[in-house]
Amino acid sequence: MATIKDVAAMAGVSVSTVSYALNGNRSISERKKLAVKEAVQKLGYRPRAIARSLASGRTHIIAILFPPVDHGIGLPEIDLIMEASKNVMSRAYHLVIWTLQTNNPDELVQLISQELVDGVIMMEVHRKDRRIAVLRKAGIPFILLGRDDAAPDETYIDVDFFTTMMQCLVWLKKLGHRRIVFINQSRKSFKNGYGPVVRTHESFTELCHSLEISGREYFCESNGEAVLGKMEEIFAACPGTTAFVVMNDKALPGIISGVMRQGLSIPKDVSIVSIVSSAAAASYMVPRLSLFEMNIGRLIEATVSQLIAKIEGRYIEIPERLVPCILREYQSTGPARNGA
Amino acid sequence: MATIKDVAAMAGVSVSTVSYALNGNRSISERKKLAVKEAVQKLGYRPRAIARSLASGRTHIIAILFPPVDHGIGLPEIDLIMEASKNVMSRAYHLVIWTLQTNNPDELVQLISQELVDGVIMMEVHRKDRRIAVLRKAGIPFILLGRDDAAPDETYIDVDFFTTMMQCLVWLKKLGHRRIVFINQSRKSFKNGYGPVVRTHESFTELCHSLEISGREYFCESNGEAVLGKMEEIFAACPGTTAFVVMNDKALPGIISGVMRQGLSIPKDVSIVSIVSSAAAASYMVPRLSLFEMNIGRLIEATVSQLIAKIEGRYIEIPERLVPCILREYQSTGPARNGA
DNA sequence: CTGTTAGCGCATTCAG
DNA sequence: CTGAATGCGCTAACAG
Repeated sequence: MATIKDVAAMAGVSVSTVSYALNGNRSISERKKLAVKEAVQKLGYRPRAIARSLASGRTHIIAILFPPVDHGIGLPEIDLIMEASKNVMSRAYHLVIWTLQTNNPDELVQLISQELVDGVIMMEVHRKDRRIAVLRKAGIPFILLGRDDAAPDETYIDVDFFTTMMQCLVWLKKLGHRRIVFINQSRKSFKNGYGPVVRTHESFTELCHSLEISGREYFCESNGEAVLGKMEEIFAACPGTTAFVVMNDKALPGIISGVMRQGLSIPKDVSIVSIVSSAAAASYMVPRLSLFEMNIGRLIEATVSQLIAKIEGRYIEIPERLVPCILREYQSTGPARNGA
Repeated sequence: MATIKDVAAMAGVSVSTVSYALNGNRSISERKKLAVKEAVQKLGYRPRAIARSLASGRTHIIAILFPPVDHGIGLPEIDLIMEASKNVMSRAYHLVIWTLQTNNPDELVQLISQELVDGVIMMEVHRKDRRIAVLRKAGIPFILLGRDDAAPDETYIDVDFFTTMMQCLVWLKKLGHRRIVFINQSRKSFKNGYGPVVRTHESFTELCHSLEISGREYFCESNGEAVLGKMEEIFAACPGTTAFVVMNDKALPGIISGVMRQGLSIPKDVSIVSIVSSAAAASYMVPRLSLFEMNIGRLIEATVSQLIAKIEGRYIEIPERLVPCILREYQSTGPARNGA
């Protein structure tokens, strides 16, 4: 309830002195600084965020664009959001969630023009994402968490799918695996040009070729029964498969069941590795899954630091655009059984 | 970029006329109303959220308090947050996420006193939650999504754990189950007084007694291997068990594996039902699990409508404090094998 | 180093 | 039914 005027009065200084003492854009004598601090203490004064915003033209609010997603929301996504909130709060910003349909940019225009937020983090980037044009035209700072090939010059941060896939395949090859099946997400996501699906598809294809691995890829829904059905088909079509690479957390139980049902054991007969995954998703499976875990901390740190630099008009060295996943080796992987 | 002044100028009226024409607190002649609308169109005018807030004393922002949680964040939580965001946006509000430690109310005080938000939704309510006192003292409208026995008079919305457990046990009994094991969340959560864990514990105990069911409860970590280990212990200690009730999504894979490993099949020998769960979590298990799904839509609708009523000083009939879950019957449940 | 003051863009009271 | 004027609380330019 106390305002800056009250503080100024109690400290026996002017309001601008109080303002500068708190925000520190010009030097204040120690005596007055102290007086201000005391008054602030006594009155329990906190600057009103709104008034400050109106005067300064900065709201200190960042929006995270999160559309309802085809493939269903997963554990990594929520971790990303929580991490983003924690990160921006540590920098005295706030995070608002905007749940909007990707294909209806009008609503986004409305929201932006309210000028409630200083910047935007865009998640779930699709190919030719229409939201990008909106953001750009509005002239608001934004960062893509993901990429859009149609806007290669935009600032973005993304998982390094290629490196992750490469590390994964090289590692599996070293373990003796030559026949590898990659379980991607749904064909629908692929057709929609959903970044992770497209990029892992391309990486897998290319790397199998250059590494001389006999690889097959399957697109897969996240429905347990459906996955299980497909597993029989896969084993029939790809005899001698010794390893599964999975970028589809929700297909994991079905895959494990499918393997078991063939009378095969993990990892003795078949290795399974979950990629671009979350520690949580993998740790409660049986057996505990080896995985390439998304490096959420670095992803978010890079995103937020860069966005805020843009907002504040500072230049910073672009940290890292592409963040690889981290290998966590647990019980679901091992050497290939007799190199076929 | 256009302001209300520009609109007023173009429409040939005063700013107050524009303001009233848009917010409609007093009657304006049709002619002027039209002129204003046209000018708004032409200029693409949108009221600046911040300026409006400063003048009106309302920010139209709601915070959702979401601490890092012991039991690990799950699918239902993220659904809750997304649904909350969608819901408030449909009412022209914004949702900010505040990730704060439960046990450090100071930071909450800081945030509240910035007066950035009109109201607060509190998730993950614990027994004697210290945040409640902070909110109350600040005099800010808030709703608990969950309950605290120490503050029974507070406005809250919660899952109806008792009814859910009752419906579940009655249903299982009708299917012939008499020996039922309840897998709750971790003992640590129980000791911390985490609402869902405490309430289901009490409900289960009481209902087993009154329904004459032989019930045993186990607290369980969300680590696949740990769960699996415990399953052997459970089968040894509770021979003849025909049904598992589980309020621990992340223990499900371990439970399913444990059952299989006993050479038992689901649901022929053993039924499994996941309670207070999310459709997603259950649908990708194999077999697809029957569940009592959290009614997230109703939970959030009740929470938000009530909170906004408080904020706007309107009185509304309190909708429903307790929302039961919805039974979805799939492949993991069936009649008990020869009623022991 | 410090005080005075003009806005920031809008809602709302007061006069008509 | 309408316009002019005030103020929300703070920042930042301006003037010393």
